[in-house]
Formats: sequence, structure tokens, C-alpha cells
Amino acid sequence: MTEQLKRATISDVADHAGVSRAAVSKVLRNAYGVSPAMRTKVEESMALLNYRPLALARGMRGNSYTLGVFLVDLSNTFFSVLAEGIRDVAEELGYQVLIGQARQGLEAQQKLIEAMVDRRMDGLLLIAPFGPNEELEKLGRSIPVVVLGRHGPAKHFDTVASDDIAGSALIVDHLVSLGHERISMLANTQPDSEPGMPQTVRRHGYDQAMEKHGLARYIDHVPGRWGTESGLEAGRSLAARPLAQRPSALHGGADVSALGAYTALFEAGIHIPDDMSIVGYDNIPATGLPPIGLSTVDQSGVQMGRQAAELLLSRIEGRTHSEHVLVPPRLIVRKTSAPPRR
Amino acid sequence: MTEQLKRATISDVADHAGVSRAAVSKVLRNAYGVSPAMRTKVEESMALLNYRPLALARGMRGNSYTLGVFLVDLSNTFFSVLAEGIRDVAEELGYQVLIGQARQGLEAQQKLIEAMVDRRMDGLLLIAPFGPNEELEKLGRSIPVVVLGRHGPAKHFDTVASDDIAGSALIVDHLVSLGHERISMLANTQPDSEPGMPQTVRRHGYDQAMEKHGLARYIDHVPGRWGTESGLEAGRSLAARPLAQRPSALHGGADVSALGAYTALFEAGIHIPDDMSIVGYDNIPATGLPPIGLSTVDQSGVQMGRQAAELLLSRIEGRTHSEHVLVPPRLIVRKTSAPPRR
DNA sequence: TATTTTGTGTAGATCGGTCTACGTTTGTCT
DNA sequence: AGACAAACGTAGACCGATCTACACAAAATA
Repeated sequence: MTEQLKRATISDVADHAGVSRAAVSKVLRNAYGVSPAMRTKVEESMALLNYRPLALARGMRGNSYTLGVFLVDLSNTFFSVLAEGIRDVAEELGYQVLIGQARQGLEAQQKLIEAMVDRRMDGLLLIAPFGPNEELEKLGRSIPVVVLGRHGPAKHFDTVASDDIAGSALIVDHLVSLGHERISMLANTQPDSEPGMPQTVRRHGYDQAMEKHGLARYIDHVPGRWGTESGLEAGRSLAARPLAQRPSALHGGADVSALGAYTALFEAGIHIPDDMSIVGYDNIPATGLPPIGLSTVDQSGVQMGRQAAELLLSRIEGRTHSEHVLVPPRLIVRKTSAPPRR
Repeated sequence: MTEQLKRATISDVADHAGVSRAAVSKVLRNAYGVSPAMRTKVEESMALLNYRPLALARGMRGNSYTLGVFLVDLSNTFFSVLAEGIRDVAEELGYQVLIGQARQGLEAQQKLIEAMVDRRMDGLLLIAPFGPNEELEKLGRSIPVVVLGRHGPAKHFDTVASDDIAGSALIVDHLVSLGHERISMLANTQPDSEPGMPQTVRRHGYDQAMEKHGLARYIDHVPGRWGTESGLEAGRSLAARPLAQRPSALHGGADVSALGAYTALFEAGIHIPDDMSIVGYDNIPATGLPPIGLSTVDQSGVQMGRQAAELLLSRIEGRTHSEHVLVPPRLIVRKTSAPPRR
């Protein structure tokens, strides 16, 4: 009935154009040693036969023209913004971006990365991976790698991150200028935190900024991880504190956890920002919804994504020394931060 | 210095175990004709050499053990929930899920799907694709396909969708029971809408339910597409209407557009739910944030994802007749729906 | 005992590209 | 004109698996 058309291969094109397969391959790769006459002849045949090279087969020897993006959490919409920037740059250069999501846990992460390597991705973009830096260094020696959201230095991979020290300072400065002193932070005390991870750096930034303002005695890390769930718990624990020990303002660590805390505090009858100010970090879309209007720090996800993709592509083309980019953050004041009432 | 270890291939394993490559391949595929003795011998060698088959190479002849998930909008967090369900099922059976995001537009979608085919994905899961059904039928004849969020019937692919007729009825019934009569709907009037698309079906469901309640005269489709932007515009247009022609309740079509409309109405000084009730559809995470508390319809994304993955895998294993699954929706009443004030 | 069946293992083609090595033609420089 | 290099094309190995066809031995049947 409806014939299943066989897909044209490079041999079909070669036969049709009356040249060798190698010649067609050269045209495909824009390689050296092709006369204009042959090029047009081959290109006509390709168009006529509706030929598309099989990326899979190309990957056997050459490039697969595929970049892998590793994500832990698809529901963190900030990551999806990053992915957009990555894709834009990659597509311009004929690379396809495929995203893999790992479930929580180091082992699952490892498995996904292996799966991407096994599919001969030309390079890997890791967004907020866990695990020790040495693991990443090892990976970086076997395949081009750019890590998003972890700070350098690193020898065998590039990094792109928000300047989290500056970002935390932005938050603390803002709150202090409003008159706050007792400022806590949702601190993401995951057990396997590494030096360059944003949770570590943002915490340092917070500590430093507090000290700078002479508020070292109020430094207070509310433990947890970053995620809505954990934010909810942290919010409940704050609500449960006696009033005297409750902070008047909160550095949320990340928007997802800040919103979680917001939710729990709201439900406990603590009004934001009258009873407590909250500032998040990431500027994810949900923060902009007007009834919430979470004050936050923006790190221009699309720009970071583009940067990262550019680094990865230049690494694929042969660069070996590593580069480390810091993106300056920007404070966005909305409705969850105000002077303290007490 | 640090030696770059060469990856073990099937030949290395074969040599080490003293058998043929074909034998190793059989062990790998759990194929027939392997003695227990040989199996253990080979498995030992594989473990010792730290061997992992190259998925890329396997794909040249057999399966690539890769499923492609096609998405238009990563920031619609409902889709990320779907992806989770898909991944869970796929991984149990040794398949890797890779997600591709297309930018808006039919052409970009087509390109991404081709890219996935060119990478020899074993099957494709399309989440809310655009385009005519015939295109999908054509695709379904060349590769196993399951479409999420489009209703059947279809001959060459399976579908999994929320029962959007029932879902719309749930919304209208709820609003009518609260006393509303003038109920409008954000209708997604995209130019290239096809019969089975959720926007079409939900609109029909709304029309039917309105008629059922004898409210046909109040049927009102606010035009736009589904997305935050378009929701904002729709909200503004509603706010601009003279009070007499303004609905007292709104079927938001999808959560993202409902939240957009909410935002615009809120900014125009129209209070929700006192001045207008709004009910969304999809139950994305942001709807649960308490200061918003959007009433909505839940369609159990994880479950839908699992269903879809199971269908795809059974199709990969040879099933040819198509199946069409409808998932029953569930109303979630939160804070944006209340009796009309007038 | 001769013949068939069943179970195990292997050789070698194959998938669709890329890449190296080399041959042929053409152009340039003494 | 002869020597040499540059430009263009091709043959055939190669990437790492799968898959078909077949050889061989042991077990079952006649």
C-alpha cells in the first residue's frame, strides 16, 4: 500500500552523481579537495534524493554532531532557560543538543553521563552536577566538558557560573540597607558539597557580607538542600522558632527553596514581607508572578547558556587550556523584601 | 603523565575470554546459543576489562537503546513531570531517554524530529507536537511513535491524553455549582489546530458543558495561544472589557495561560476570586504556591508518562495496531474559584 | 549403527559513514 | 622542456557492534 521509502545513503548519492563515496563525504564535511563542479553536482544529487547523512554512522569515526546536556532537575525552570541558550548557539553550528535528566544521586548521575559517552556525544554540558571535582577532572580528560554552575579552577574542563560571592553580597547589602540585622540563610548543607559548588560559594558570600557589615554574630545557616521540599521544611523550622530567635530576613539560597520557605511561612501565618523579608536567587519565571513577586538575584540564564555552549564548541575544536567565566548577577527587588517592622 | 585509558571494545573482550566476537555479542544481547560456561567466562572478562558496549555502534545494526522525547516547551513544568514518568519506565528496561527541545514553529519541530531519527532512536515520544495528523501518521510508519497530549484515533501511532472533554466539564460544573453563569474560556485559537489537539478538545468540552447547563448564550472564546505571554494578553483584553461584558469566571485552558491571565487581571486591579474566578488545567507546581493557589485540573503527569513509555516499548517490540489511552482528570479546588459577588 | 535433531560456537558480511594513502591531472618555476 | 608542487579524486581499510549462515559435537531417534 503506502510504500516505505528506503532512506538514501551516501552510496546512493555517490552512484547518482557518478563519483566516489569519499567524494560525497568530502562535500558533506566541507573538506579540502573538492572542485566547485563536483560540489554542485553532488549537492544536486543530495537534494534530489532527499539525502540526510545518518548522524549515528558519522559518529562511528568522526563527530556525532551531538552535544549532551546533563540535568538533575528539569522542574527547576532556571535550568530550562540555560538549555535554551545552549541550544541557540549549538544549532547555529550544526550541532544537535540532547538533554538527559538523571534522577537524584551520584550513581544515577554517573550512569547518565556514561550513557552519553556511549552515544559518542562530541561534548558534555553538565548543569549543577554533584560529586567530587576529581571525578569531573577525570571525565574532562576523556571528552570535552563544560560545567555550568560550579566555580573554577579546574584543569580539564571549563566552568560558567554566576558570581555567587557578589550575588550573596547583593542580597545582604540590600537587606542591611533596609535595616535588617538578623539575616539567616537557607544554606544547602548537602553532605557531599565540593568547594566550587554554588551552595558553598553563596554561603561564603553570605558569611563574608555579614562580617563586612559587622553582623557576624547573626550568621545563621538553616540546613537543608535546594528544592521546594527542603525549602518547605526549612520554612516550617523557622516558623517553629521562638520569636526572639527568628530572623527578620532570609537569604533563600535559590528560588526554588525560597519559594518553598515562603509557602511554609505563609501557611504558618507569618506574613511576607511584614514579618519577614525573603530574597531568592536565580530569577526563575514563577518569582515574577505578581501575588508573589519574590525579590531575587538574576543571573541571565540565556547568556550563561550561550557562553557555555561557545566554550564547549571551541573545546571540541581543539582548545585544551581551561577557561572559567563568572557572570555578574543583578539584584531584582520585588515585593518580598521590606524594612523590618520590629 | 595521566594515561588516557583506551576503552575496551567487544574484540578486546573476545580476545581476553578466548571466544569470538559473535559470542560476546550474544551474551550482550541475551541471545540464544550461549552455554552457561561461556556466559560466565565472558561476563568475567567484561567486568575485568570494565567493558561497556558502545551504544552508538550497536545502533548501526540493532537497537540504539535510546528513546527520544520531543518537547516544545521545557519551561512548562507539566512536561517535565511527564518526562519523569517516561524515564522511570524506560530505565527499567535498559533504555536511555534523551530529550530534545525544539524552538517554536513547525519547521524547527520537523528538524528536531529528523535529528532524532538520524540518531537512530528506537522510538519517539512526542509531547504536544504541532502540525497536521497526516505528518504524524507518516512519521509513525517509519519509526515507533507515541504522542502525548493529542487524542486519537490514529492508525500508525499511539496516543495518551487527558480526557479533556471530561476535564472541561469538571471545570464548568464546578463553576456553575458556585453560581457562575457568564463563564469564558481562554481558547487557544492557534491557526494550525488539528482535531485531536487538547486545545480543540478542551474547547469542545467547554462548549458542550455550557450547553448542558443551558448557558450556550454565554459561550465565549477569548482568543490566543497557550503560554504565559498569551495569557497576559488575554487577561489584559478581559480587563479592558466593560464590566457588563466581563465574565465572572474563566476557564484558563492551561495553567500557564491561566497564570498569565491571573497576573494581568491582578495588575489591572481585578481581584481573584472576588471579582473573577479562574480555573486552570494541568496542575503544574507553581499553581500550588499558597498566595496563588490556582484551582485547576490534575492529569497525573507521572502516570501519563509511564503509560506512554510502556506503549512505546511494546511498539518497539513489535506491536503494530495502535492504542489510545485516556487518563481521567481530577478537579483540584484551591483559592481562585469562589461564588460570584454580583 | 546410521540418521536426525539440538545445542554451541565461529567466520565473515554488514550497517553508513570517515579517513589515510595514493594515483592522476594540472599549473608553476627554473 | 623537465622538475616539482598543488589540486582533485578514488580505493579500500576502518569504526564497533549485529546478524546470517554454517560447522561441529553431543544427544536423541530410528
